[in-house]
Amino acid sequence: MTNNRLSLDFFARPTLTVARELLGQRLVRQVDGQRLSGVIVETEAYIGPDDSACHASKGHTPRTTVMFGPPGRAYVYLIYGMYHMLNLVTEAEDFPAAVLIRAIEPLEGIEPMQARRGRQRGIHLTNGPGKLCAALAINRQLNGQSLSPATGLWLEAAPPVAPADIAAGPRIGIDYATPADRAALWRFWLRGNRFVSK
DNA sequence: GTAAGGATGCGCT
DNA sequence: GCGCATCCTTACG
Repeated sequence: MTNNRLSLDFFARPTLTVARELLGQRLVRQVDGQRLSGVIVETEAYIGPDDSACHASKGHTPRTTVMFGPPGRAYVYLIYGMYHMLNLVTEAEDFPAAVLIRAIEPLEGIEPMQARRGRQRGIHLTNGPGKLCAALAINRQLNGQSLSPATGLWLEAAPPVAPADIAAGPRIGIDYATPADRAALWRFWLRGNRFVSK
């Protein structure tokens, strides 16, 4: 079923709104004839040229081109030489912003996810941005691709999450950013969900 | 269960 | 060359 797929217009809105509303939505990956999916339980917003934590604050470079492009595309890059990060581009074209998907709760295809994650099981399968990319076979081939069944990566709508179930806090791993940007409460998660990263 | 440290490659200065 | 929007292994309770 893909008729409840999130439209690309969903992403053409303020990044903080998108980051909050992505919580509870279903991330779907079709790869190797398998359907893998999970509920998004943790996100972070990276917003524009004035956000010193945002890669695009260093300017329009080959690496950050995707964030300057139209919304509803995947921005995937490698960090620490080993781990992929999945971001979804937001806001209008030419305004560089994205939401990092930090954790999901697996729903479908748990066996294939475990196969890609070595012997890891339970919450360790997808409770971190690098982990979920490994479990869902997300790599730089998806960088710049639209979210669509045609690319094998898309989102499906789920019932909205109650605002009281959403928690906010500072973003992770951005010590190089300015104090104000480090203090911004731009990380969101589902309160009490076991799959939220530590 | 927690804590510490090493791994690793790409984009950019 | 340097610095990352991290994770895993190894130790020790």
